[in-house]
Parts: sequence; structure tokens; C-alpha cells
Amino acid sequence: MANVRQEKKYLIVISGPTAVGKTSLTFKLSKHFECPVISADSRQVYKEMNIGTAKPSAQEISASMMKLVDHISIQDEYNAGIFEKEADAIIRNIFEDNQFCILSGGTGLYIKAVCEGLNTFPDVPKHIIAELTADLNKYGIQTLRDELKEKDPSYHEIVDTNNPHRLIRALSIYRHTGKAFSSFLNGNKKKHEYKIIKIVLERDREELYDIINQRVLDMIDEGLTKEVRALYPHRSLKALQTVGYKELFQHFDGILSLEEAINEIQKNTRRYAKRQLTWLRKYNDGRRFHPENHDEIISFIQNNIEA
RNA sequence: GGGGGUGCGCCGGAGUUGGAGAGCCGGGCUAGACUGUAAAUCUAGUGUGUAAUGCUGAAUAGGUUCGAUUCCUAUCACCCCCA
Repeated sequence: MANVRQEKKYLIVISGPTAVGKTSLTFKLSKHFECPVISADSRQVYKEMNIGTAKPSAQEISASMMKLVDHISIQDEYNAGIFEKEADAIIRNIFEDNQFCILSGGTGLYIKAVCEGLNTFPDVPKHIIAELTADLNKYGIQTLRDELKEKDPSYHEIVDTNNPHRLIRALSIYRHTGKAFSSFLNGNKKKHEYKIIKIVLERDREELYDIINQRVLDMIDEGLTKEVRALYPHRSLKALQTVGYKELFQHFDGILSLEEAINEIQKNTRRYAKRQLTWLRKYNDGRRFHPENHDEIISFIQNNIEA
């Protein structure tokens, strides 16, 4: 038997809109290729969130050796940069003993971070973000635009200056380092030791929306309301600005009836799926499949493996 | 059967009552942006289309008028009251 360390390594990337069928395909492939899975999902990382994130069961997680689920708390700081570092380390580790690794999830930016890499930025202390947020609330967005225009004109040119998150991000880097956000950007793509095989799952829009609507009802049946109620005290945390949670918080506040909250969750999930589709269309470098075409997907992967 | 009222965008609302409006607000939907909040955040479009200072348009068909969403007649639909 050949030394596994010298074999070519393959990262199988699976993405697609929410509820399209990523998880069941992922488990199938994990069994077939006998390899671990890394989740690329910005909400399934939190151990306190389960039903509302459509997280796989504990058995499924352990059977597929799924990583980067359930490993942090909603209280913890987390972002795409941290995800990239964690995922890179785990991938390296997995390829010590495996020829394959699966990266599967619906958070496009996280997948992009692993496949293409994010530029390296210094960590910004929390108080700087808080000050910028306070400035935004106190003086309005124009003040942030003006500051960015002065400190980082080239980024001001291209950034969406109506988007407070983008402005705060760029200015936080400037205020922390004294250097322009744009000076950290270089389009250099990551180089990998391994080969990436990308699969994008698609369904008819109408069918996807039907599945989403039903899945929300199933989540309610499984006890989503109880799960969310327990998290109510933490409702202002970033992690809980999440479809399925924010609407139920409004229900508990008496703003929405339960029925209205459910309708909102369904609607917001459909919109989320739509945004994912927009993202995936832009990065159209993956082969498209219907999620139930397991055999076709497996042979596609096998055909991409160098003999 | 008789009387009264209301009809415009995908939906809801406001407003115009002889000098236009493919107009306002909200929603929905569609499309897009997005390198550390990404299930977040933000933008645009939404009668038609040869894409434009174009065409059609205020239930439908006529009429009056220089000019009609507005006034008149008929028809249709819905609502209310009376039988």
C-alpha cells in the first residue's frame, strides 16, 4: 500500500442554498470516501443553537467526524478570518491520514475564505468597533463616509457607502493601525497542496421554497420555540441575529403572533436562500448537480481524481 | 327585483375630482453587491419594450369637451340597504 502521505489530496467542497439537501449528500459522500467533514456554516458553529440552524444530530456529527460544528459559544467572538484559520489547520491535519476531506456548508464567504483565502488583517480591539458604532448612531453615516474618504479614498471609491458594516469595518482597521483598509488588500489567491473539487447543489426555485416552508414547520414541531426562548436573554448577541431566532424573539415581545412569526421565518429563509443563490452564481466555478443525483456526483468526483 | 356605494400597478393604503401619472407610502417578489457581523448588512428594478423626451394606461364600451381618472350613458364585478 502506498504511503498515504504522498498521495494527491482532494478537498471536496459542497455548497448550495439552505435546505437544498447538502447535509444528506455530505453524509453519503463521507461514507463513500471514508473521510471527515468540515462544516462551513456560520451558525452551526454555536453549541447553543441547534434546531433553528438545521444542525445534524449528534450521531451524524460523530459518525462523519464533522468538524467546526458546536465548538464555540454564542458568547464567543467568531468571524470568517477565525474560520479560515481553524479550517486550514483541520484540513492539514485530516490530510495527514486521509486522501479526502469534505468541506460542506451554505456560508459562501467561509468557503471562499478556505478556497481562495482572505487577506491578513490585524485583529481590531472591540472598543474601536464600539466607538465607530457609537459615532454612527450619534453623528450619522455621512460622518463615517467622510472619514473614509479622507483616510482611504481608494476604498471609498469602490465600497458601498450606504452599508454601515462595510464602513465600520474599513474604518476600524484604519483607526487601529493608522493604515488604510485597502492597503491590506491584494488579490493574491491562496495556493494549496491539495486539489479542490467543487460541487454546487441546485433545485427548482419553487421546489426549494416548498422544502423551506415545510422545514420551518418541522422545526417548530421539533421545539424551536423552546430553544429560542431559552436564548432570549442573549438576544442582542451577534450570533442570534439569525433567521428563526430573531422572529421568535419578536413573538416573545408581543410584536408578532406565533403564526406571523412562522410566516416571517419562512419568508426570511427564502430570502436567505435567494442571496445564497446570488453568491453562488457569481462564483460559478462549481459543477452543478441536483442533490439527489448521488451516483452522478460520486462519479464526477472519481473522474476528477488523478489516477 | 328596487335603491345606494366602490372599481387604476402583484398586494394593501393615501391622494387627485376637468388641465395626466405609468405618480406617492408600505408590503411582496425579482435581480444585484459583499475580504472578519455573511442566516448579517446594503443597492436596484417591478404596465409594455425597438429601452425612449417611445407606446398603452385610472373596471369595460361609448359620449360630452380644446382637454376626462374626474362629467354623462350603458355594461360588468364587488359591497351595503330594502324587498
